[in-house]
Amino acid sequence: MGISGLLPALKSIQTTKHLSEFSGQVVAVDGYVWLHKGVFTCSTELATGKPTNKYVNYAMEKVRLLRHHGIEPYLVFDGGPLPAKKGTEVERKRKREENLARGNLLASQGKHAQARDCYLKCVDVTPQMAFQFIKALRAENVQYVVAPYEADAQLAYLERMGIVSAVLTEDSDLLVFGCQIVLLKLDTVARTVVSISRSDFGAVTATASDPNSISLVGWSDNQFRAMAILSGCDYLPSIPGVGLKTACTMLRKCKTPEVVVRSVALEGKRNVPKGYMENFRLAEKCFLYQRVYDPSLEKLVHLNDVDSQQWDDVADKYVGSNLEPDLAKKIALGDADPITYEPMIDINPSFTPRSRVLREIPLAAATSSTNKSKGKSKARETPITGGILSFFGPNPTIPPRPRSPSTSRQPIAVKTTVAGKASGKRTLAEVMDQDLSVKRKKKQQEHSSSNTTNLTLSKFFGKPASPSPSISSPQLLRAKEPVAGPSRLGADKENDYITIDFDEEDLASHVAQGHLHSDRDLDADVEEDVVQQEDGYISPSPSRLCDTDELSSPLRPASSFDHPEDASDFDILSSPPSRTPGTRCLDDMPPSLRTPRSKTLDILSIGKILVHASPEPKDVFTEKQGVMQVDLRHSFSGDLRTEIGCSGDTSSTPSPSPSPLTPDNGSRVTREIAAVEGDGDLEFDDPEEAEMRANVHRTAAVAAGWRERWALGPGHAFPEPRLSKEESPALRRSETNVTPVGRHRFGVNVLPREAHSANSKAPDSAPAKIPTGSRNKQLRQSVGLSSRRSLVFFEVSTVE
DNA sequence: GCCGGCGCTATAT
DNA sequence: TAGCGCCGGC
Repeated sequence: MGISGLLPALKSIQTTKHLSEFSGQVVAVDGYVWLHKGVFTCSTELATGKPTNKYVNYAMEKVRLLRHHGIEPYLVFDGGPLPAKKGTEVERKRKREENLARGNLLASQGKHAQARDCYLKCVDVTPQMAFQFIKALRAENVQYVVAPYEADAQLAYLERMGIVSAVLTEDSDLLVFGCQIVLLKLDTVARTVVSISRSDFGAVTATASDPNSISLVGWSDNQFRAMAILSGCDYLPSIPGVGLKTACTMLRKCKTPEVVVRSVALEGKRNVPKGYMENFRLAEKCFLYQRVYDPSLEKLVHLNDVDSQQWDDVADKYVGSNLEPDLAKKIALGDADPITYEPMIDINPSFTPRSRVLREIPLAAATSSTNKSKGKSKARETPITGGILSFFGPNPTIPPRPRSPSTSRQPIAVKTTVAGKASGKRTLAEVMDQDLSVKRKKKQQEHSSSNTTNLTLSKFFGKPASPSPSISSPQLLRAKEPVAGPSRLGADKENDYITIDFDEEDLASHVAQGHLHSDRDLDADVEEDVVQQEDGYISPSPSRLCDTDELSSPLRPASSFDHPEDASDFDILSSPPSRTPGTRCLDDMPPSLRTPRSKTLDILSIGKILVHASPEPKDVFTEKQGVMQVDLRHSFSGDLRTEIGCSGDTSSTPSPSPSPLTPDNGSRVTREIAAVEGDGDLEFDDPEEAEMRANVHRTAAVAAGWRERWALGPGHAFPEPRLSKEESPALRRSETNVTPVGRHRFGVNVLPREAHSANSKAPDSAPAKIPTGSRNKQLRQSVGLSSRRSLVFFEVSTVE
């Protein structure tokens, strides 16, 4: 959903950039964005239970497009749901089911066109579908990771760690998460993206001509985040009547969200939901401290460091429960369902994508390689003669990533025979890519000699990782210097996910230009004291890629938010320390400064509201029932009483949960706000603190049921009993699928029939939980390890 | 002027 | 699913 109105408000700093401008960089991509679009190519098949992988083809074409332009994609997939978003999920599910029923009805009436429209609205992307995509990514050695919870946080983490240089998504939330370079609206025809650079925030000003415009001049990242939350975000609906503009205006006037909320309440025009400020802080924690998977440490970490002194169970569960490293890794690799935690079910085992490094032509098929028949049965036997379009494989200019010794997955078997260089014949793509490679190597040598890299640097190992971070990741090993060449043949139509569109003019220009000189290169040697980096946005600062590293993580020591008295005017933030044109790259910094995860980073005021700090719990498997999670939407849904000026009733209405913000205890309000704003921490022995603590616990208690329902899924390894399918109150995304006979569960213990029917090898009565051996076999098949070897031909288009 | 609900649109081929 | 424009309400 993102922040409503944010992207239009940032129109002035959105710049369209050609993909080649990001050549040589690793860019994180929200995989579900492509999958969601991809399902439009096959919504009817999906809705009617017909096996298809067209959505994988679609997504893989995007992958290849990026690689074609020298961009190494790093796919990130959504994982399990956070409690805060479940309200949205339930509503979406209801609508999907409605559309499915309607579509089925229309289809039965022969109204197929109308049925298709309904099917378009009912398809959902499941983790099992994402797994099909992952299979293709594995086959082409593309990096990926399944986030433990939300892809957004994971994407932000990858950028913050310097693993990627930018994030390609469609969601404005990434900016709230602190991303420096957010790329939107990938145009596959024009080969462009719309780029928003955080360094340009200072240039965002309100203009009379644009009613949607806002001013971010002088704002800190804390304030930007506060504005976004106040205006309504995925984790917290806004105070009714408050949108982006109002939030921006009021925050500028009131300085802190606490004062904004108090001001809104005192105005009496809008009803402030009960407990809004506490929930605001929880939402803030989602943006700051959500749990993500660290591919190097191979365990879950917080997006930003958490001060354990100001942390508690409520906050801990709200940002996503911890998972034991083994499970976290399985989820990250795609081997475990991120929602049920059960082994991933391969809904289409017959889909066995292979590396497109070269094209195999089985002897039997080779003789018919000129057969242009497009019949499906033919397609299974006939090589795909995609012409030059099918010659684009993984970009050989991206060198292989070193394999992490701790990565347990075995590298995919790569076809041993190599066409292209070895054969002495080169395709046009190879000519281009090799040319790029030479230039890039030359460039890298220049950089290494000047002690800089043109790309990212592994903060974990402190050595240049560009263009492929030398980090451990779920990614499979890249083949040794993959060579662009013909893709494999003999695949059936379902497995046909090859071809990438390109035009020769484009290729020629790339060969001629190389597109190797990033702004980062140019600015790499400019000094800046990153320690003094303040995140008030200055105006105007042209977007520069080199900004990304040291500016990642918008966190700063508690300042104006916690101590507004120190920021009596916003101007105090309007001139942050020099962010001079040209900033230093990470590898110029002392290692200790490369990761801006200072322990002094602000935890804002959260710790002052949530009382006694509690140590970070061990992991989710050791916790007992009663751990609390909160769904703010439900907290609000039934009670929109105003904390101040409740419908004009300023009398001391008896309340079972006395709010700290009521008109009849103004002095307390003052004291509390003073405390929140930084006058000092709340005294825990104070009766008011006890009240607040009680409120926190009440809120958590309300949400406890959500933990039951969402955080502790049927596959959860908690000690408490699981809900059976029949007991489970609602279907979950991963538990459902649409079939000709309606929507039903994938189930934890029942393999869906359609999966079996799709894979004729498995009987309908097969047990749901695929036995390990069987599953492994399927996995082996899925990665082509058992593929047939036969006489191999190569189709090579020469340009020389 | 701003918010927010509503309906429409494109997403791909 | 997300964005956009319209329009009524405040």
